[in-house]
Amino acid sequence: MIDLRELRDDPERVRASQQARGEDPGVVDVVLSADERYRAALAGFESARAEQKAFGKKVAQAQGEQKQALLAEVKDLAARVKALEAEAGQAEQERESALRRIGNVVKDGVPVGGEDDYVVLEEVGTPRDFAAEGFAPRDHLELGELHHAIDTARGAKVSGARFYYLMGLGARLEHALMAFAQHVAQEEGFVPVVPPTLVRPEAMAGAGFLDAHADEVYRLEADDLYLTGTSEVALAGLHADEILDLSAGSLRYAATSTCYRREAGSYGKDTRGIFRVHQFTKTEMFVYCRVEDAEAEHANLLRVERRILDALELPYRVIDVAAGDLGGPAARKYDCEAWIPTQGAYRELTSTSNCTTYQARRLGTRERDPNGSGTRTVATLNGTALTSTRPIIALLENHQQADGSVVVPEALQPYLGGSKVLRPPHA
RNA sequence: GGAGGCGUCGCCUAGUCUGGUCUAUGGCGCCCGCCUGCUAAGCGGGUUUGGGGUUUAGAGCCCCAUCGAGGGUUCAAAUCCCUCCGCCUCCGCCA
Repeated sequence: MIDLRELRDDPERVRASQQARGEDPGVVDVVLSADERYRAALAGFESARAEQKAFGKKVAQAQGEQKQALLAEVKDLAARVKALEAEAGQAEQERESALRRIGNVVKDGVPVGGEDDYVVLEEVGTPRDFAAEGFAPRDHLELGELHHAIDTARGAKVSGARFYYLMGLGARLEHALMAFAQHVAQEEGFVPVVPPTLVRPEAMAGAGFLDAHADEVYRLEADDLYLTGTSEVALAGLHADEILDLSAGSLRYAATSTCYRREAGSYGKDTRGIFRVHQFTKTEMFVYCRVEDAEAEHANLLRVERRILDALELPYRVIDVAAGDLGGPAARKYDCEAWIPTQGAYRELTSTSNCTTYQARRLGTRERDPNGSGTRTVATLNGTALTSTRPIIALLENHQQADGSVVVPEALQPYLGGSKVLRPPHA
């Protein structure tokens, strides 16, 4: 949720942001008119209420007949107070629901437009030329089956499409990647976390996952709980309704958890293998900081993500995601996309968003205002350290050899029992 | 799953039975000031959060809400009733 005060002070900026996102700038005016009605009604309610309270004191002191007379007199005042309160409440609700429909105000410099209007900030490494090496690369599923590492057929038998078993090497790779990601995150000062993956509606809504992409989320009807698609949700909720002390610096967490996504509306997209699945594992970084530190923290998250991808020796590029593809809570987002040889394309592996005060405002996460009295909303940011499935794809495909074996990047070797090369069982 | 108890402005706590004098008591902690070789003690003041109004803005001042959350009863609710959430104790069950 954006700051109502900022919207009142500079509605044009919010309209421009909505425009850049390709969303309706008219909501801004819906908020403004509801806000005006709210304030008018509130003033009426408050003065009536003050009158009623003063009356209450007189009633308390009065006796007998005099008291009865006062009671008769104040009765319709009570009714008026009730009506005015309801009126203010309704206007407030209209204001809030319109306000919630507005995405975070995008940062200056964010590319305008939709999914394809990203700007490439940097390309790192060079994709291998398999033709020059004299063999055609196998895709990740072929390699996974060769190594008895990935079983999508049995995943479908047991759970349905987009489920899979990781076995043997596949399972070891997932564990290795998560352990590596946690080690790096801890070295970088992130507190390791094992979060809940079932959360209440307030946590899900607070993190911003029930707005545009509500149908992406698994819901447990019987218990009114949601399965989280990322530990960002639990980490954002961690400090809900708290006043944080950030005087010693930002709070940085790294949580590893299973993630669940319905992938609704992606039928026919990335159906082969484990590129787009309903369940995977992810180590997610999350930062609480002062607003003025948010951009530096964002740069830091990107740096850590790049450190990890560099260590995995994958060719990748960094893109500045366009406004229309940001998602509601983010004011800016960088994606790191790894080269997938058999797709001949860069695909998203990790992603980091600066949500400024958008999530924290809704979740009630504040700090003492260092510039004066009172409290103010903190900023939150998130970034993927690593997931399980897509990095496995990227590693298998990019580091494969003609005989189907896979070279292990040095940084990952300690997590795989020191193996330098992974060989298929019967090769 | 069953039975019972509890939730008050950082922490502890009075108030709830018997609705109005609660503008929520007191202590601790913290902040400011006074006093003082230094420190401590002592003395005085301040110390929930959100919103509205006033204001160029801030400070200040005025007002409203806030006693776990939401509803209800009432002229009036921390106090009575209902629902929900959380914590604790006991019983049952169970990795």
